[in-house]
Amino acid sequence: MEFTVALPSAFSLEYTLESGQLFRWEKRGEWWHGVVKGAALKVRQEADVLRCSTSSDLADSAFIANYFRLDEGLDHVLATISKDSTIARAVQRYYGLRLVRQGTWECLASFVLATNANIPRIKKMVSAVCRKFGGSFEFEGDTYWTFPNPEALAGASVPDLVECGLGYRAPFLKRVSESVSAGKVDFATLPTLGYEEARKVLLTELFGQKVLLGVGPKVADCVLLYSCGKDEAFPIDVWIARVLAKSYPRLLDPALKRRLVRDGKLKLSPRDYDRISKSARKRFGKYAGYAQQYLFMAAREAGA
DNA sequence: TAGCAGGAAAATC
DNA sequence: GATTTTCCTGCT
Repeated sequence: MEFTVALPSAFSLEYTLESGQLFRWEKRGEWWHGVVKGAALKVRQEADVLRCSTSSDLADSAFIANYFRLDEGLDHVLATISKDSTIARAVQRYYGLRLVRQGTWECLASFVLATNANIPRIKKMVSAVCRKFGGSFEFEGDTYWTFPNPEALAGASVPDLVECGLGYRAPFLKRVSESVSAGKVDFATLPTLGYEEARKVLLTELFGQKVLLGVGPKVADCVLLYSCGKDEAFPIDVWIARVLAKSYPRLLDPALKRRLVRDGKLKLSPRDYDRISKSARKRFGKYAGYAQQYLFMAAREAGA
């Protein structure tokens, strides 16, 4: 099925797909190839439309508009978060970058793999897992693999997951898959809950044991921001920690600032994480998550 | 609660 | 080619 979707002026497919919120989009020539809703989707940004080609009627124009959040006014968001010159520069540089609505399961599983890895590596791991445990199909001469469902990964052996290059992350992914396939987390209700409540669900402990082993504050924030529409979520990774230390020292305690700046210790205790995340929300407002995404891009480009 | 291990690939020197 | 870093969390 081929069709076009009208685009708002503030939209950059390139920045959106390369902003580290998604790991399965690949650019081949003029087209971006991806898999959404178990369907192959090829997209290309033209003047004021998004040209689409998809293997399934499920990925129709309404789905695309919802996925890329095209009905939302980005300029209002960017005006709201542009509180200072640092963020304003990042916003100008990556203008058009949008947060998307990706599937919660895929988002959660992907970010469980993201610990101590860089983006190219995360993409490799996710791709290997899909090839090994997802379903394959052909579309316009290319082979695509669906993202495996929780049951498929729960049934995987740890050695098979290790073969995908996951290393120590293999048992975490298996445990998370088991919990999800056992119905211990209700993804459907997350978007209806407030940020704090939804976060508690992802970090729930039962009998002193976490339901989602391998999911800490950072991964939880990524899932809430990228897949549950919680735009105030402010995930703090090493890049964001560096930006905060360099350009937003006032958001940090003096002691924490010294630790971050002095010996580049970018590890935050859960307490520190929550405090900083909260002050970031206070500064950037209800769209703090967008601020995080633009700052992340700018920080990575600067290499510091 | 602070410190550390974890596994392998990418980035950097 | 060796070393450091990498969108972190769990355990002690």
